[in-house]
Amino acid sequence: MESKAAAASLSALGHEGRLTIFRLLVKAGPVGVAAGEIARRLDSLPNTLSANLNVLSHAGLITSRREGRSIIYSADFTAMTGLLGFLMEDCCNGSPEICAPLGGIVARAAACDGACLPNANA
Amino acid sequence: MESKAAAASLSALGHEGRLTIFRLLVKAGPVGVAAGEIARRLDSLPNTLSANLNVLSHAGLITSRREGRSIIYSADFTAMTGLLGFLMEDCCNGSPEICAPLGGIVARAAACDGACLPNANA
DNA sequence: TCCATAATTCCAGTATGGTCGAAATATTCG
DNA sequence: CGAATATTTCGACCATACTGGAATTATGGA
Repeated sequence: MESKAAAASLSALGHEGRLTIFRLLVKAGPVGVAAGEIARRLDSLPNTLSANLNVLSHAGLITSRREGRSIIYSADFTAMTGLLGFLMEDCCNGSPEICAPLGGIVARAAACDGACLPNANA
Repeated sequence: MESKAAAASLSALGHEGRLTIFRLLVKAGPVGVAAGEIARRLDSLPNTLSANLNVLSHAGLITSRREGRSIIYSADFTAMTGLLGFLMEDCCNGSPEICAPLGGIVARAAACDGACLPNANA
């Protein structure tokens, strides 16, 4: 990922409303959530939500598909991992020992694979 | 980390100039880089750079210390790992199998601990 | 004290982004 | 086709952010 695309993604996420939307979609997984459902859950106006979804979409962070009358949005996990990789990239050569905590974070996530309860934070 | 702080950090990084500054500081590690040196390397105006450093600082992503006539800036790795953790947090419960690529990213970083050459991308 | 260097702050002008009401488009169903 | 639902687009207003020139503060040395 190049710097320009990464900045665009980060800028899109640098808005509390959009960040909340994105996290909701990440939680939902590949199944995705309909726009109206998002609006209901986050209590946001349809047009404002639409604008924010559009920003996230243009940043490549989410994708959409039509399903009947609804449009389903889902997080683009490839883009997400690409962004996270971009951020970690430089940490290694600069100060490898600093990356250690990141390993812990991912280990926690990996350990969750079937083993943890929702809202677990151990 | 709460949503508001995370959004502030992401917003600060959602600017190509600031993202470049931050990556430069991450590469530099705890030693840090003087403001003037950053300006020279990135060929940016002193006042513009100062404003950007201020944004990053207020977002908690970098710290500064005076050293003689210079002010040395360094990346705050605790904040960085906190931010990355925040982004990964939801991925687990939602779709654990999706976190796998993240493990690969960190494994690469971990493997770098003394073992890889600069600019390695394997 | 006076000067040079390092960095920041102040202050415009300009541009971009966010929000909301209202209207328009797309789809389903009777 | 006509009505209802789901979502987007349009248009305007307001707020915030970015840039760059000039002045200001802080440190170190003669």
